[in-house]
Amino acid sequence: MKKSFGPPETVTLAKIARAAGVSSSTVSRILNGTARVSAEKQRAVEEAVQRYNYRPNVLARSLASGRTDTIGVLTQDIASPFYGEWLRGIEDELTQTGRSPLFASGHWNAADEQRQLENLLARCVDGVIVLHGFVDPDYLRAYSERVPVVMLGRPLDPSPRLVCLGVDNRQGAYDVVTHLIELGHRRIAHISGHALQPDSEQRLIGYREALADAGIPYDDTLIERGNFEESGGLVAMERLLDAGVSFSAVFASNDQTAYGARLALYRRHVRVPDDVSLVGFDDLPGSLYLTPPLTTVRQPIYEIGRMAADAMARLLRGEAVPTQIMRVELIERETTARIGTGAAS
Amino acid sequence: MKKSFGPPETVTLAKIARAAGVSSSTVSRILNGTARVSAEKQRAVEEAVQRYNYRPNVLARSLASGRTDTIGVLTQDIASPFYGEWLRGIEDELTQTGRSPLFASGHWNAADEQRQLENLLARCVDGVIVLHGFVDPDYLRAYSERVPVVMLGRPLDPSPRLVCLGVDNRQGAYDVVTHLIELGHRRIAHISGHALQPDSEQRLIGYREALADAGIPYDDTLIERGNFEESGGLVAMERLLDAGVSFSAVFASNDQTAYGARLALYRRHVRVPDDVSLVGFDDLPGSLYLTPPLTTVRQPIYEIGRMAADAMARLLRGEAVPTQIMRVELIERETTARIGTGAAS
DNA sequence: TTGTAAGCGTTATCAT
DNA sequence: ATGATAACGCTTACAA
Repeated sequence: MKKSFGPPETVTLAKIARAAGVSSSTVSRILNGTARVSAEKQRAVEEAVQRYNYRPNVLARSLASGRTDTIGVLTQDIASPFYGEWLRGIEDELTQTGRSPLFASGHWNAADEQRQLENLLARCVDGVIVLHGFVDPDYLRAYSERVPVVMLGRPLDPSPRLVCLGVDNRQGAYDVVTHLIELGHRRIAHISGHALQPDSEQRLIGYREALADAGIPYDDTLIERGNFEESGGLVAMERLLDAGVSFSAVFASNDQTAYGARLALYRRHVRVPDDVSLVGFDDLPGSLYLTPPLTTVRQPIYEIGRMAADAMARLLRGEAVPTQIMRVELIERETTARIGTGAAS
Repeated sequence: MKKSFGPPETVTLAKIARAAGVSSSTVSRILNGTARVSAEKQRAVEEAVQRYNYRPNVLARSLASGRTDTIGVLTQDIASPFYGEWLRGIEDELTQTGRSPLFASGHWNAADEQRQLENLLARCVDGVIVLHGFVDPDYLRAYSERVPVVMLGRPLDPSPRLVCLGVDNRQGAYDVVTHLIELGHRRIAHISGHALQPDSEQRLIGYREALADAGIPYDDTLIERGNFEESGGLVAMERLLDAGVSFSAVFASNDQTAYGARLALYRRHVRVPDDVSLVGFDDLPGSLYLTPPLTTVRQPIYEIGRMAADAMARLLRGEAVPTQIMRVELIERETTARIGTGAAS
């Protein structure tokens, strides 16, 4: 009776084989369903597995098989409400198909992202899902030569091993601004996101197109740059207010920006939507709980996450996966109203 | 296993050794700094590594060495603003010490959590950090026999391989309620979290103690149960309002609950803080952007995440790590005021 | 200092 | 159907 202390001795496949009186190949076959095995040995092995509480060593398995059933997921910020939804979708779909995500954060920094991508490769992931980011497209193209890549939220020339999924940012922004115009607004401010960020650029384009189609001249004093975070929205809105330009509505480039803008408005006693209407983009879970609930563009973030994982699964099966740009839907809540009493400033 | 054509042939340690004209052990030594090597061979190897852009296969390395430098992190919800902060802290500290996190979600479900923990073990993580959850303490104790465990936000009997970190929930809640009482409030409602959730229970205890110390009788019609999420706060607050009980302040068991409560109040045209004061717990990043900014208890979530990773590092070094319960600080913002004009209902 | 060789725990090939 | 046995890519005694 050896009841040893210390780290319990590891139960290996070989030990199970010995206990069940079969070869290790047989055990392996049973565990993986790789081939038919006599019912008798099957039972013997299963019993041994139970008895020793055997768990295959994933490392060894992967080293031998060349597959890890692990998908690298390069996010930008593990704690962001937006990326969180993507991650959740990816994780749910991945685990449902027996795969696991391996998350890494790039912090919107091309160098970090590249380092993380190398790291994922060193860990032998079967594929990589990339969420936004600034890493060099050429690098990504070369990278996709080694493992398939699914890119979320960044349009790149697709290839058989590099597929892009996203939403129609231009259309969403166009719908927002058109809606605002229909409510009677003509002086519509816009707080954009990072420069060079494709989502931000496309939303600005949609904004301009809607204005143009309504015959409203573009006025760049109505544009402020944010950073896709609350802080940027706050500051941008303050600048807008300080500048003394008049406007009756604000289109924030994403919901987080709108949250910040909303605080700035509150601080200046500008009522929403009575004095100014406010619209965001994304429809984060928290937007339902803004005071008042935020009118925004619903982007099916979670679902896109699932689609990404599914696209990866198909890529891995060797199927062709087309680029997809999804339409997006305006959700009217309570931060928008027909142009009314007093305009800001 | 024959290497087929297609994806670039893998660069192995052996290839580098050959290219540099040394043995593979020498390459290994150089890469790991395991032993002194002649400067000449050092250079030759480094050059070959560069030239072939060699990356060690982490799987093989781990299989051989028995270490993975990977720490399993069992979270409950990858997309939660609260867990997000913990994860960010853990990730930052872990990567700074050359380790990587491996995230898995338990969804507040003991069975899921246990499955995930087994999975992490099969992946040979060097240790595990557990965030809340309901998995059986006895199971965890046995688990910690195999790899060290750091537990966040759940008080368990510590052991040399199982350390707990947390905050003083009771004290935080006590401070909240005492502050409210100092502002003149005597009818203070409370929206709790999940039953059996230790944080929630401790906060309720703190609430009761503060009341008792001020000679205010406990009234259970002022207590509603939430679920630590916005939805629960909304519903609980509606019930409170519908019940017609009078109160001038609400202590929500966490910030998300407060967000929900705040929306219910808005819907009923109850002004915050003019008509009722509202306090949360956690100080999530978003609480600064509530309208108005939320008075709450600051819990250094991110820092605790870092501490957890640090505690794990020390555990791995064989050091003893004490249980730590941190004090917590009330942050007065703008949802609380001296009891004023009209009380709700 | 450097090299040889024996693992690490699987899967996969090839006989039988 | 089953069992040897050779990979998988690296670390680490043990020798030299």
